[in-house]
Amino acid sequence: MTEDLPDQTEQGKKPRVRADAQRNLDALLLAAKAVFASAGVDAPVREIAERAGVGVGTLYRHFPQRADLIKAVFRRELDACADAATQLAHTNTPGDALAAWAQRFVDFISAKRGLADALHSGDPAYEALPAYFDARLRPALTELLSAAVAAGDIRAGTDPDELLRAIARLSAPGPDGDTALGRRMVGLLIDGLRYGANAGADKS
Amino acid sequence: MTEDLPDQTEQGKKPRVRADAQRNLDALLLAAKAVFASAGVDAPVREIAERAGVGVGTLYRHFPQRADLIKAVFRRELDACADAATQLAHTNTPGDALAAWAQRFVDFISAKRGLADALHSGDPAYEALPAYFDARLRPALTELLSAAVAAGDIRAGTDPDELLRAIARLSAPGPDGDTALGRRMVGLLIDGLRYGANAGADKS
DNA sequence: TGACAAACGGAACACCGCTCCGTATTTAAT
DNA sequence: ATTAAATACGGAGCGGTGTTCCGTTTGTCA
Repeated sequence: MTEDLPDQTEQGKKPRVRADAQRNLDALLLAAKAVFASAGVDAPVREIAERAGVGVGTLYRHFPQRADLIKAVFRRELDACADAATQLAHTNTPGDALAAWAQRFVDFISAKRGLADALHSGDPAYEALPAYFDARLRPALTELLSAAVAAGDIRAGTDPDELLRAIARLSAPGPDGDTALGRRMVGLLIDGLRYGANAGADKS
Repeated sequence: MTEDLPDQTEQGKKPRVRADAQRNLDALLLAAKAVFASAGVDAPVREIAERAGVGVGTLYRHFPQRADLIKAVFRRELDACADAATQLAHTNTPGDALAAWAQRFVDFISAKRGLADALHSGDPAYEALPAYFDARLRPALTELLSAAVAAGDIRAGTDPDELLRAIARLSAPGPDGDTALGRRMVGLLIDGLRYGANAGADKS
């Protein structure tokens, strides 16, 4: 159900792709990344096309749905964030690794203004997006989580998916782009996991 | 800075208000409430006007800004939620009262699909809305919070405003209208406050 | 080199929030 | 009851979206 977006960022197996098409596709991804970061995911399509030096028709040729463009832009950064989890696991105690990655995730979301809102905002075009996010990030968080539980750093019985969503929501920066609030609240959430870690782990 | 919307729902002190104007205002509030509940706060203005049996001009006469209509619709429910805080404080221990009210707040937000997103979504038209929410809800939460701190149920040093925002974000129901997730995550957040309650209450 | 398929670009369409102003309705004075 | 003024109404219209369509241009391959 995650649909097909095989590898739009690199040239696929078929050499049939015309050179200008590939060039424009890259330009679009680059422009979209910049525009999204500055104006949010709701930025006008025309602005992205203009910045990429192409017409809107070209944009829609490559990304039939607006959400397709957003998907493509965030895939790579998503991967980077997921990879950070395994790295943090190597350089921290389980509990701290979890806390550190949560903070890292705040940064990731904060840089994508408006994305979190779009994700949970009813628009069916965006519905596939959180699923992909989860699919990519769940393994990373699951590992951190189970390791921390095994070490007795946090309580057991927390669904990684749910925790992921919760962190994502708390991470959204305020209108002034403030990330400190998100950091504090996510920290608080993680502390919630630490509350009664070893004591009542078996019960509830 | 909360502007003037003295009592748009009832007929004001001045009998100068024309009968048809009052009638249309009521119809608009009624229609808006229904449309917001079913289609979210981003529902088209024309749809609300049509359902109320008036023209869009009439709608904008009564509510110059789209946000004004939203404000008017949610004011009363806001008050009810704020009042619940003081009531819960009478029938629970401080810590439990806080937790219970947080859950009650989840219900409140869940019933207003899309509102939380709009609140934190950059649109300057909605910027006044969270301020009003805070102004109404902060006293309630502050009381619950300080009482719980005084009783040693939770840690000290948490800003009511920030906690309020965090709860609001976690409360947003999923695309399927599921509120259980929000409940769990808010509960987790409150447990975060309980983590190390008495131990380091004096420091930081 | 030439011809064809593929991609391009932007005008055009449908829909949005919001404004403006001629028309209809209510109110108040006579 | 009549009439005049004030007030509210309604919807056409404006500027801005996302998206589609198609004549034109460009790359590719024989």
